[in-house]
Amino acid sequence: MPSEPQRKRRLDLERFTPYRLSVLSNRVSSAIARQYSDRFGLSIPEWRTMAVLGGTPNLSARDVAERTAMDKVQVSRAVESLMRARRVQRQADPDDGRITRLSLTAKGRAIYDEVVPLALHLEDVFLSALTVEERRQFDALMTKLTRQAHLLGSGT
Amino acid sequence: MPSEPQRKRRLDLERFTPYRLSVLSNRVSSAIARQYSDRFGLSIPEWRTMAVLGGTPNLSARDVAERTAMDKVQVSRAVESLMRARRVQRQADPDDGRITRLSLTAKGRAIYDEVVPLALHLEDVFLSALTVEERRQFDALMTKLTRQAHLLGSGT
DNA sequence: CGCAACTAGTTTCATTTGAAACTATATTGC
DNA sequence: GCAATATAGTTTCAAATGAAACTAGTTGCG
Repeated sequence: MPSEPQRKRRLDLERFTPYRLSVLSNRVSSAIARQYSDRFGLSIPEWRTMAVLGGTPNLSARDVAERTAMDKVQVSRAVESLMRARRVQRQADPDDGRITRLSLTAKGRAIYDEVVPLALHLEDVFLSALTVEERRQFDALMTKLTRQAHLLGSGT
Repeated sequence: MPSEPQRKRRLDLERFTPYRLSVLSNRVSSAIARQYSDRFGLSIPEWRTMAVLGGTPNLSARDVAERTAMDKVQVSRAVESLMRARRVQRQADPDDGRITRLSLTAKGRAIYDEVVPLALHLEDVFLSALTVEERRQFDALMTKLTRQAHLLGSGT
């Protein structure tokens, strides 16, 4: 005999994990976005694009999309405005005419070199609420939950 | 004498906490939003509005905004479309002509009673990646980080 | 009282976003 | 080698979003 179905549970938005995650993520992202935007005129998609190109130059737009969890339209638009600002440059791929290789310009690199310490500092401030052991825990839990979130996305 | 400044740290987007939070939150929210939307035609702001009114009727729009972390424009629009669908009703406040009191209609309540178990089920599936002890940890860490995120928002 | 400052909620307008269509190039299978 | 299919990236168009202006009602205080 199966056990009784769960007796009616109440829903309290403030304790509902997806809601809490959304509030936390929005707060953090918008606090950080404000700094990028104020100081460098960068949107989040622009910053993400620069962040991956700073670490790995000569990626295609599709590579950037994959590594930033953005879609190709977002990347296309971020690249367009970064090119206008001469922060990113494009070069045709010799082997595949559909692809263009993206990289930071000197100007883009200079900004990247300023933004990286700022980003890491903000992350430090954020994580300073936790002890070293708690950070380790949080990292592990995020990894598990991110993997699990894939399942939610598909069938179940 | 102060210690040496941190030696140049690399930035790896995939290990950058704000980015990871954003990816996780987006995945979870959009997986869940798809279900609400497919089955009940509810957007996230609409669902949040119904969620708080289901637990506490006769709130003002401002109360709803506070409890859902949405702004008053979002609430106004969610209420407008919920009213059109006859899922929420409005009643003038007897003491303050600026306020209207919101509550679910019978139709809205019926949907609420269907959505709540679905929402709690999805949360369960999501959290099933963690042990009971890990969930307790995660809850505590989220609480600390959410408080900390306030600090990022203001001065620092 | 009566006017200045405030609050609730809506509307407007410009910007952002996303889905789908589109262009151009590359690859596959016959 | 060439038609059919697939991929990279851009454009288009409609919907979602947010900031600021606006309307209507309330409160505080001379």
